[in-house]
Amino acid sequence: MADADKKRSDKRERILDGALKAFAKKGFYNTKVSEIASEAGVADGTIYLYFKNKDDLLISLFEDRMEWIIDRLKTELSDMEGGAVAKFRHMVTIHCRLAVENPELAEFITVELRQSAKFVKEYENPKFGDYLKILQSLIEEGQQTGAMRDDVDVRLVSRACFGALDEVLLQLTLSQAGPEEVDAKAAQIAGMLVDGLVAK
Amino acid sequence: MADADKKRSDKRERILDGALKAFAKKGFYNTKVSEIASEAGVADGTIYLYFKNKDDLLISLFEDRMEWIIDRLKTELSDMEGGAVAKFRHMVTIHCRLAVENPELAEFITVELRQSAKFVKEYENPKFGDYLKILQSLIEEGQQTGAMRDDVDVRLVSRACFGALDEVLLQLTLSQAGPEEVDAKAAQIAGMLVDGLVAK
Amino acid sequence: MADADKKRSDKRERILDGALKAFAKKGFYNTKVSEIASEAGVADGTIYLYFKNKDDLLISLFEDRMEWIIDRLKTELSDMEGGAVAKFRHMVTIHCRLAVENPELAEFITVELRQSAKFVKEYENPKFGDYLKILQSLIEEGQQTGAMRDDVDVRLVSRACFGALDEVLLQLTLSQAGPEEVDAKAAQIAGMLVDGLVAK
Amino acid sequence: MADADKKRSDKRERILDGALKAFAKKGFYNTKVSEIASEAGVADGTIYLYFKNKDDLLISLFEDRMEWIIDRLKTELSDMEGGAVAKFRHMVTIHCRLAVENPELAEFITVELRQSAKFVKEYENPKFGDYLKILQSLIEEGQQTGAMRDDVDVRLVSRACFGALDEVLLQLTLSQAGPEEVDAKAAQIAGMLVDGLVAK
DNA sequence: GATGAATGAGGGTTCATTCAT
DNA sequence: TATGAATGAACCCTCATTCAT
Repeated sequence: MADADKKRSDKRERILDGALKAFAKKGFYNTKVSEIASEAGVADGTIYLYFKNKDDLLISLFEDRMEWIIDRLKTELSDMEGGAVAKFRHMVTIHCRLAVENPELAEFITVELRQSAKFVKEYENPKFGDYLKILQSLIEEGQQTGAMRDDVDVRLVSRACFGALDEVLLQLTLSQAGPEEVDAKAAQIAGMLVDGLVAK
Repeated sequence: MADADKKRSDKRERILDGALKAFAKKGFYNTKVSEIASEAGVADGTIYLYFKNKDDLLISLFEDRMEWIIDRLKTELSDMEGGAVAKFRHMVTIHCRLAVENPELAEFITVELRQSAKFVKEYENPKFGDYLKILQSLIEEGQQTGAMRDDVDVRLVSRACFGALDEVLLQLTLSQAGPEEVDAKAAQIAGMLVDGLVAK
Repeated sequence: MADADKKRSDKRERILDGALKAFAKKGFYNTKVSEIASEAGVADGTIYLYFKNKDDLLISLFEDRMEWIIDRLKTELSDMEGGAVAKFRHMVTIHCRLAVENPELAEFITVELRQSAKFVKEYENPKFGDYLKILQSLIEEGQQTGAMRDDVDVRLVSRACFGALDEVLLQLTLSQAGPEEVDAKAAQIAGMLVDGLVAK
Repeated sequence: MADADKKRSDKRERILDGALKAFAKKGFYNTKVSEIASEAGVADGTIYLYFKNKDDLLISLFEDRMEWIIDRLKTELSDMEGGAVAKFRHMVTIHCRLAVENPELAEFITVELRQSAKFVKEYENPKFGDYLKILQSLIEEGQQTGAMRDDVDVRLVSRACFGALDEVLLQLTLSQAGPEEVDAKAAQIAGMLVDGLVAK
């Protein structure tokens, strides 16, 4: 029973992996279901035993991978000492490190998040909302502890921060930057967001 | 002769307008060429008198609209008094105002820029590069005049700024914010990018 | 396994049959793929599981049917007693009998061989070459045994003979001649080619 | 008035020339009307002032060129001394010389005569019938004067002869044979048709 | 008469999805 | 459960023909 479940979830995972690889390389609309199947080592029809259709596969992949990212982020942040600003800086680093640790996922997220998700009928993308909420809470925490300015709309600036991170992540991924370079650049971005561009 | 030229460029413009409307609403891959044609009030085949194929239409639309945006931006910035920081703040505002002044264009740019352009074979998107260069030069100017910190990589932070602006523009567009709200939010984002999130 | 193979080759054969019928009736360029599909009793898309495209279907049909014709011809000729002249006469008869035995194939070959094949990109039509070679060898054999004149270029006259046969086959097919008539006319043509038009 | 007529017929001729060139090179179905127009140096629409449609253009081209061929043939034959057999031999030569004298026309006739004409709705191709009649009359004359065997169906053997000539003409054209070679080969073919393949 | 931009029906091909095995 | 052959709706693009200038 547990064996059967495991087997099932293995195959599901293989399909998601195949889809991630394919979507990262060619994009959702340019990827054929049959390519995903062959990447996953299953038959075309098998995909429809695990997912309702191609859209559902995309959405499931988002959910699954965002959950993984969020879990990882929460763990790392909760293990951390320090105030909101330090945590914010660390979050920037973790975000950017995806370019090194899982470039395919990075490419998938940065490229597909907006467009595909937008046009896949009525999908709200709750996990992406969760990710934003983490950013928001950090900034709110900073405001409440007096570490961060409170004359800005938290939802607005958190989105702006996400946009900055997302764009930088895309560049880091495409340029295939190494770990040190990624950390260094993450630090610069964090510095800009925290302290601003003006000279002190 | 001039008449014929005008007519021709009018029709081309109508097709681009139709494509913009259609792409903004449904995305490149979900838009049929026939929908663009009907939106533009021309026959399907007419589109192929002005553009090589659907991809070329997308690329041409990018080129055309980015050029318009860049021209407008350059004019406004060159008319301006003040240093690099003031100009930077103004650029943020101009960027955000697109949400009000041309929401369809805003939606098109924010949503299609990354994905479609990425998977349309070998397109380098030079106009987008031009836009980034304006941001870069502003920051470089700020660094040279001592107004901005020079311990950051200009290319990196300019991209981060663009990411922030792009994401905010998308939100402003989708939320159908009014002109005052847009200006207010633009000011906040400019404030964050210039002075940072930390409390002073 | 053998079952699946059989099924597959059955369906391929059904498509070729449908194509033959359709091409014979309306010609290659006036036949829609969907007509072939409906003639074959398969879906449009199925055709593309067995053939690369419409051109490939045409070429495959040539190959397949010419091979069948050649095999049949070789068998009949090798079973035969008699010298090169007798064999040549028999070959003329076999060629003409196609008008009775398989009028669709006769129409297809006589009408499509030149044009379609010529303009289907870079197709060399090797099977047609094989057919010509049989004619050539017969004539060469006749020359070597002294039964046929050797003051003519074998390649040239074999082509001329083929042209004569081809044209006669077309007429016989279109006139829907019966078996006896076909044999009688074949004998006349053989007579002309062997003995010439002059009175003896 | 006569001037206007001349001008009109000049343009018509230019279009026919363009069509001949285009059809010879790419075949009827692969030739676009616009290609013919550009070859002829006229606008696309102009073609429809002179011909009902593309089919009509093809048919008119046949008529026109066959008429030219027939006129030429009749003149040459009527100027000739000698009996039916000599005339027949000469006709073979004249036919083959087309490969040198007008290769485009040769290619057009040999390739398009059967197929295109067959599928262009209900066209009877009367000029081609006229050409065959010349062959027929020669053979009939030969039979009546006792120079040719009369145990063969004239219509049948004339078609066979045409088939042989047509095929040989195609080969000569494609191989770009020179005038001497063409005459030599024509003589061989005439020899075969007149005296037969058997050794004497 | 001549033009050539515009038309739009038509067709080859793709590919997400189904279902018999 | 897994397969993969079969399906057929959908869509991009072509090109013969028209017609306003």
